Amino acid sequence: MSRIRIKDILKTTPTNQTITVKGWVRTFRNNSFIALNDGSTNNNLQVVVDFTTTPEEILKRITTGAAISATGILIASQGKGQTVEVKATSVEIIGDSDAEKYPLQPKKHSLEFLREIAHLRFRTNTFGAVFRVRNSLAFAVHKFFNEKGFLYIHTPIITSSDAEGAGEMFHVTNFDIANPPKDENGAIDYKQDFFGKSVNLTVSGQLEGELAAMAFSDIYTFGPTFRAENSNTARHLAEFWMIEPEMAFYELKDNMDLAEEMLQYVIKHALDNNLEDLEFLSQRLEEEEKQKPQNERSELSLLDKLKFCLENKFERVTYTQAIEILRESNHNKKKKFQYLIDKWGVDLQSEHERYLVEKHFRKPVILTDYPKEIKSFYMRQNDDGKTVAAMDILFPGIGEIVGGSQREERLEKLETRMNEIGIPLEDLSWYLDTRRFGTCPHAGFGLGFERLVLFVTGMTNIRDVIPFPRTPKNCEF
RNA sequence: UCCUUCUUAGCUCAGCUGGUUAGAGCACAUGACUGUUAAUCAUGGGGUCCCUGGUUCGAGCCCAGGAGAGGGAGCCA
Repeated sequence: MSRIRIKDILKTTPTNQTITVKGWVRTFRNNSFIALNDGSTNNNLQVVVDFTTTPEEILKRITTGAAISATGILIASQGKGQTVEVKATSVEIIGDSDAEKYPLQPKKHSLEFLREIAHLRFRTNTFGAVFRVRNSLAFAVHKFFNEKGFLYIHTPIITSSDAEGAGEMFHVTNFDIANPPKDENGAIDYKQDFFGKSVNLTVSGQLEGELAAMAFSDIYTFGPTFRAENSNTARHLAEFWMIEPEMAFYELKDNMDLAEEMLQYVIKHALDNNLEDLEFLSQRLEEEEKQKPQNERSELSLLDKLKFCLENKFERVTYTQAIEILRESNHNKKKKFQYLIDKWGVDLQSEHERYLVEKHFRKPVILTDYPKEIKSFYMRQNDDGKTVAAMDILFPGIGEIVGGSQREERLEKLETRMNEIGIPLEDLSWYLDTRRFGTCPHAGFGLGFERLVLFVTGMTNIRDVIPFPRTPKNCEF
């Protein structure tokens, strides 16, 4: 007899059919009631065993965490709390779980503790929900771009390109690091290394993505990226997944339209397909916020916040307008900002972004046209000579979730800017070739996937939305 | 990397002004009960008080250094 997944069983009308279920025991109450979970849904299936006829040695092995197979009759539940249950005729222990040593208990654990046992935290309600939503969002990303006719391109993980300046890179080498070969000057001789040169893990697939966009028109990458920054925050990982679309013949506004449409599409997909999990996470968040003082609690529940994002256009303002709003704000005048806004040209701090999103506009905000000094070399220079065609999307509670721009397609302008900043042209000659041969206006953006998952699940630490987080001083599993 | 708070049983935490044998709830074990919903009741076992050094007659508590974690900041996605 084949196994039926619990998600499907719970939707079935009981007609006394005999079924077999397999899963892991969450709790075993009263020597009779097994709460069984197989990860297909957050809801458990109640399996009722008759302890008067079930052998004692089987009953003793039905412990929290054990894998079991149960065969029995699906009936309408005789107790409250569930609609159907399985009246077991036989229970088989597939894998024992020593109750004394199994770390998960049928009670609340701290997220910090569960992070230490990340290999087992999938078996909790919270992480079950989080990773089902994560899966759903990843699928929705591919679905969205596929429906739009975008080509999914795999940009390299190991790269010799280090000119992007997005952050510290992880070095990749095959050398015995205690004794690397040296050249005549005593420097490490990378000519003898595996790739014959010094290489790193990628910090972004954007530059390679641009190359592909200059042939396929509309492409995206969705893969892991790596930053060796020693940043210890709830929003940063050393290894994270990034979605980077790149579109030929797109200008800044097209870029913003696409990013907004995509975010709304994937959020809607999660609401349509993972409502139970999101309801659970929404409730979880409410419980958690009850511990906070009234003024720190969010006004909207998680579900309402997600729906709000679907029903409202994102606010679009230029950097210059944003500076004006911040400078004129009571917050600034009363010197409540740690960094006061005084002049045009300063970079916005998290507190300013949060003020714009959470206090002033109270919705997602797209900030555009930043001063060129605080943005990357490849961003297209505006006619005012001061700003570039950049756009950042700021989300409540998350901050920057998307960073993008229209790219500089004019060869001379790009070369001049690279010279100003001190990026050797020869290092990126392959990149500049796209501007030499059939250049065209194009644009793209990067979306931190984990930050998206943070927003949709309402979790507050990025380490809790990726299965096995890599952060400074931590690379377990 | 900086600021700040924390680290006591498997988990969540209490531990007074530095004073004898370090506590509770949950979990676990044993027994009772048997339509439970984190079942309930009784009994029991369980400790490198993060590490190293110092002060003191005496340190879980005070001091110095280190490690790890949380929150905030910077950098960013």
